This record gives sequence, C-alpha cells and structure tokens, in this order.
Amino acid sequence: MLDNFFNKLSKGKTLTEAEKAVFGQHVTIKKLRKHQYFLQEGEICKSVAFVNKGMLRCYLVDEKNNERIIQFAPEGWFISDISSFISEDRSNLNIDALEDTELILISKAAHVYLETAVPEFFKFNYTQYRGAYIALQKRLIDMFTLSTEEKYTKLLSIYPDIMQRVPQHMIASYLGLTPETLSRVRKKLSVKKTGA
Amino acid sequence: MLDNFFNKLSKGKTLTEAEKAVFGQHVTIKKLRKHQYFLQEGEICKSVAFVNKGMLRCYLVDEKNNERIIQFAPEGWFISDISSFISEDRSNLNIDALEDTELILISKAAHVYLETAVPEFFKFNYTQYRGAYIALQKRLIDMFTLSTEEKYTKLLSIYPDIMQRVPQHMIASYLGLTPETLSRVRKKLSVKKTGA
DNA sequence: ATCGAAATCAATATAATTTCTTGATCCGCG
DNA sequence: CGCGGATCAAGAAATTATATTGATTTCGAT
Repeated sequence: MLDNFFNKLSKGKTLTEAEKAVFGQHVTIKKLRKHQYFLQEGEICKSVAFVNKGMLRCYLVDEKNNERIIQFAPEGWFISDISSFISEDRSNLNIDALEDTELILISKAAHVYLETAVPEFFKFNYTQYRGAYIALQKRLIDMFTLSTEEKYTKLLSIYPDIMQRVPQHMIASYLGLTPETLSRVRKKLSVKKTGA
Repeated sequence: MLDNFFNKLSKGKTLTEAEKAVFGQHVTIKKLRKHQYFLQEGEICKSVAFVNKGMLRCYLVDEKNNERIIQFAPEGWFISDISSFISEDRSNLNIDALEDTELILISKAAHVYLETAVPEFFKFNYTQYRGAYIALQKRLIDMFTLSTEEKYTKLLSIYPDIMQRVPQHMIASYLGLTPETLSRVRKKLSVKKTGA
C-alpha cells in the first residue's frame, strides 16, 4: 500500500522496518474521485498529501473568475498548501483531482512527530523543499524570459508525461494563456516540424 | 438570497423581519459543483442543508460496492444525515451534488438556538420530521407490496419533476433494480401505451 | 422441477459534455 | 503602424456518460 511512498522517501537509503511501521501508524489513506477537492479555498490545509495514484492540480481563481493553475501533481509527488499548512490560516488555493486519485495524508501532528522520529524523513523534506524552491525559481525566470512558444516546448520537454494526461486548456492555464492561443502555438509548431 | 428558505419555513405564517435577521446570522451559504460531496462516509454530519438551488442525492455503498440511492433532494428540500447530525457519530452515508447546487447550512448550534429563538422554526421541524416519517413508511410499504412496474409508475406520478432531472440508472438504484431491468420495464410500459 | 422475475455479462447505440480548433475582431504597447 | 495575444462566437472532434438490447444465469415461489 505504502510502497511507492517508502520508495520515494528512502531514495538512496532504506528505511528500517521499524521506521516503516511508524509511518504506517501516522499516515492515512484517502481516495478522491475525479473532480473531488483535496483542499478548497477558505479551508485550512490540514495535511500534506503524497499522491500514490492519479493526479491533482492546484489552482487559484482570479478576479475575472478564471482558474489559474499553479501546479500539477501526478503520482510520486507531494502536494499541499504549505503556507496554510504551516501557519494554519485559510487557504486561497484550490486543489482537486484530475483523475481518480489515491492520497497518503500526513497530518500536521504526524509531520512534526515523524520529522523527529525518523531523521531520514527530516532530511528528505529538507531536500524536497530546497528542490521545490529551485524549480519554482526556474519557472519564474522562464516566465520572464521565454517566448510563449518556448515556454510551451520547454514544459513539454520537462514533463512530457504530465502534458499527455492533462487537457490542453489546463496547460494553457498553467502557462497563463488562453486555450485558443495555445492551440495556435501548437499548430505553428506542428507546421514547423511537418513542413520544410 | 434566503427567500426560498423563508418561504418554505413560514409556509402559511410569516416570519417577522427580526426573525429573518436571526436566521441570516445563524446560517451559511455553500455552493457545490456537480459531483461534489456534501457528506462523505466516515465523516460526522455537521449541518442540515436546505437545497436552495440544484439537487443532491443520498446513497450508501453496499457490500458489492454498488451505490444504493436512499433519497433525492431537489430545491426546497432539506437533506442531512440526521442520525449522524444528532448523535455526532460517523455517517455511513454519502451525499453529493447531482447538479451545481447551492445550499443553506444550519449548523447544530444554530439549529438548537433557532428552535428556541424562533418557535415557528421548532414547529416547522416538528411537522417536517413527522411528514418525513410518514412518507418513508409509505415508501417501505410500497417496496413490500408493489410490483416493480407499479413502483416505477408510482414514483413517476409522485415525483415527475425529479424523475426528469435524474439519469435512469439512479432511478433504478433508488428502486433497487439494475439499470437494465428498469430499461425493460420502461419499454414494456411504453408499448402498453402505444399499442392497442 | 419448472416457471418467471430479475440479475449478470457483454456489446452496442445514443446522447451529452468536454475539449479543441478556427476565424474574425479588438486591444495595448513598443 | 504592427505584433502578440485576448476576446467572442461557432463548429468539429473526442471522450465519457447514459441507455438499450440480447443471451444467459440465478433463485425463490409455485
């Protein structure tokens, strides 16, 4: 059940059976159907979720009422509104399932406990946040420097798997484009390849 | 905003403006998208919902993993797992939205308060439960005594509106039939009408 | 034991909804 | 001005949900 989770955590090192057991006791499984929310605007985010199966998206709703996608999270990824999780105030993000999904939830208490009880977990989180920070910074820079076309092709090359599973209009939303514009960019690209 | 709600409550009598204001303070609005849960198995039901717009269904999942629909709730109806609401233990029912829906939620504290503060509300609930009890008893009797065909036609005649808005396989589930069987019953009926 | 009502299994048809594309037009900015 | 992209509107294409049908099986009541 928790195998994917353990593999992810112990990348490189291995967890002892005792440590695995500790996780087993502090973690809960939750299944979401497609479209179901993990977190809704206004709620306090009570846990960090490891995606064991399926896929989620994290988005916010802007003034004009369109959904702006911040992040996708397929199997093997963690997702949460860390800000809300840590400071325990109301989230302005929404996180919902793009497919039927299975999550492994780590509550705040569990999180705190596990970080001390399993040093490996602490280190893991450290690496995780640092990595996430770096990735986000890159994304920000790309947003400033790349052309729309480049943003899209780069995205494709980094997450080809995700891009296949997600409807185009969500990719557009992730890139900050309208679906129409993305459709046209794709057409242009395919012409490039096909033609001379 | 709360007009439908007040109309329903004050059927016959009229609420004073003061009373309406009291309601306004103790009640919250919640919007659900199609498919979204109001209550999920395992949770404690924290409020009674008045359906202001849209429609919900209440169902349980049986041993064989099929959904058995207990109740539909279109606009103007109340829905909740009263058992869980009153005794505050985990529900084994699921309630979700069949359409985009707007609910008016009455928390337990609000419910208790309002019943004393607004005698009209107390009486209303009294009538409501009594009526619900009677209706349920009738349904039970019908389940025992009517043929499948009769159950279906009776359902149609009592809730023609609901039957139109709900997919057939859910009606089948409500009647305890497979979708195939219901489809055949309907065919037989239409032949009856059309033919000689 | 057997008849009939309904379940089950499998395939297909139909309908509804989502997703994608395209054209026309407009808008802001360097 | 001219470019990149938004907006609006209409269709097309694809996917998913819903409904029907036939063949076969199960099971309780006669």
